[in-house]
Amino acid sequence: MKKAKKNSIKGIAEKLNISVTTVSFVLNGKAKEKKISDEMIEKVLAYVKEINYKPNQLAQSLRTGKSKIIVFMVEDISNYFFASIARKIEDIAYEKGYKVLFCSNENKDAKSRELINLFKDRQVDGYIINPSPGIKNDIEELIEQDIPVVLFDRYFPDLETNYVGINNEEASYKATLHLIENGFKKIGFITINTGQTQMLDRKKGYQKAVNENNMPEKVLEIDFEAGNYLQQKELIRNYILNQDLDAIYFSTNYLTQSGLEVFKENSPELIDKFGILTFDDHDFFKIHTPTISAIAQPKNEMASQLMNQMLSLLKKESGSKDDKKQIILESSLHPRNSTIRK
Amino acid sequence: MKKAKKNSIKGIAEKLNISVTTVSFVLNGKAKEKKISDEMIEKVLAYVKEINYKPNQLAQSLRTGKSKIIVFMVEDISNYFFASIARKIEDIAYEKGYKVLFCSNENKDAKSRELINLFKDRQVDGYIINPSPGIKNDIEELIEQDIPVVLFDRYFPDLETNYVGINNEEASYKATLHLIENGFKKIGFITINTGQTQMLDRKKGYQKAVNENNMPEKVLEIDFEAGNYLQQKELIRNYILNQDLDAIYFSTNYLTQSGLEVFKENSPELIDKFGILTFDDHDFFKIHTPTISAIAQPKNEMASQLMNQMLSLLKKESGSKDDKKQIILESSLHPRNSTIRK
DNA sequence: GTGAAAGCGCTAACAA
DNA sequence: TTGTTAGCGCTTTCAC
Repeated sequence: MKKAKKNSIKGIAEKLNISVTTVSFVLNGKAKEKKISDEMIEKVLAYVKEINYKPNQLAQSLRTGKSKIIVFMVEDISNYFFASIARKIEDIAYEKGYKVLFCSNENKDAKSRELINLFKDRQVDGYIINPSPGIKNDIEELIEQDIPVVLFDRYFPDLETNYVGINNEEASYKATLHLIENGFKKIGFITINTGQTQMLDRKKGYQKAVNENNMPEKVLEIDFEAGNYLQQKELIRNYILNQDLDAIYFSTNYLTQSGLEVFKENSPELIDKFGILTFDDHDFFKIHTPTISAIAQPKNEMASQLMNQMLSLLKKESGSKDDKKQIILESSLHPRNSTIRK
Repeated sequence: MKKAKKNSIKGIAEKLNISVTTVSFVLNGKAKEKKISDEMIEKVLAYVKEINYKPNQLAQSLRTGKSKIIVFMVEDISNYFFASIARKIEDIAYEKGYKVLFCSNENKDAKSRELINLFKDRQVDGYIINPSPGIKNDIEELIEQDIPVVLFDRYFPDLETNYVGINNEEASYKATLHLIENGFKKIGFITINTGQTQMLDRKKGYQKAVNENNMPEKVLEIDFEAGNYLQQKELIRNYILNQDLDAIYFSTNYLTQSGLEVFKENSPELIDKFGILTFDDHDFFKIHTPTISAIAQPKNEMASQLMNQMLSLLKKESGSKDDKKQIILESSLHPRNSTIRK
């Protein structure tokens, strides 16, 4: 005679001389609904506790089609901005009984697609994605298949999705005005050459501010390719040294880092001649000399909102049509020494 | 008559008028071994490709007991050191067909245990763990159950496990000598009050070096509790200002960050009076003023070795006894301006 | 109120 | 060389 494994519903049923159905109902809180006697419930629960039974998620998932796993895909998980959000997402997810698969798409469409395909047809309940520019179709497909998707940081202008981000254009506009108010007149904007909406919006905000103030637009667009880091720095160096600028505004944290390295390598005093401003804050900007003014995104708030949306999508009956929500959060400008009037 | 879903082995078998076994064998590369005709193989493969069939991992896992998921548990995934390693682990894992669940234990035993229990009895093939001090028993249990475990960064002295790390004591000893060689005589060591082996080893290295050179041991041990960040800084401030020191050596990156903030807040020139050295490197140390000398751990190498070990454990027949390997990597000292002789 | 049994999609021992 | 079938552990319909 075959012996059922102890740590399974079958084992429990056998031991207690009841059916697996009863056990399952009790375990899934459907006991009342199914009018199972209190006595029975008590018995099952006690034994379950005694043997410290944990249902096999795998079997559960196979049966229900739900894996309790969500994917968190970002450009680069080792980037402080993303890592911080990841940390918070993790907390909320685990608390709600979900696990999180992290992955980095390196801002490459091929990598994004590969990852999505890897997870699709598989046991993933939802996606939180920081999308690379060319995967609109893939996102669309996911949505059509009723798979919960929430984008963040960047979006697709003509695709209605759930989304969490900040108003990059406005934040950038205000930040540029901050420079202008402090007397800077020849403001350079260093960004990457990309279709990423958040970057384009930041550029727009910058352009709007300088144009309104009759100042020249001075934009450096760097081809973003992981790997040619040195070449990137060389471009920044040339730009800083040879353009006639009195302030430099970096559109994202890793450019700022490269830029600060350039200053450091050239001469310590050089940086004091410029106003410096950056998108994305970092604790190190507070201890840099000079301290660097920065636009901070509300990372914790972003993470909460992302999980809020994800959890509510997860709860929804698949197929139930509903509005896609776009959540736009407030960023904040932290003025520090680097933008003090010279 | 029931219609099998197209995207399943059954569907394929039905469509091609063959049995699921044949399909399964072909799909799992056992065709040759099972002497399935080339013609048959061809036919199956072609159809599989045509409908872009992907096997259901869940069912596969339930059947085989292997989930192709590994857990990467660290103190805090948003810490740059861990995030960098995570990024590399991710790359290797996905390449080998594994997915990675990241989680942070906050260096708390309870959290570690909770997470391990969450994954245990569940669909996780292996664990890469940066253990909190009190979970030796839990790790032991995993190993007894033949579950692949690799520890890193810190270990349990009297527990033989697979492990990847650096020789913290030696690295710390050499780093302290570097300070001494540059003329510093009153070297303070700031660390956290913890049982973490890597921290204890770093302290030992420091102590050995100062003792050998007849210098005083000046150690500040801070209670590590997430949350009382300000209090932490206050302790550091008092220590720096009131002890008679000419150099300060921080045992880990977040203490360094707090320390640098203290200097920054008190007065810009103050820092130039001290030699400053830190464990764990960061790009920002290269652009800090002064540039900060640091001991760098080989993050990429650590990640590769971790995955090497994990993959080889995963491959092994469960139950096959084998030696646990401890891999000790070389760290490197990056002398910068902060330790130049004053 | 409780139980029997089908079936999620897959693997692999055994049969033919 | 290929097919039949049990069963991984669970949920849930239907029957009693």
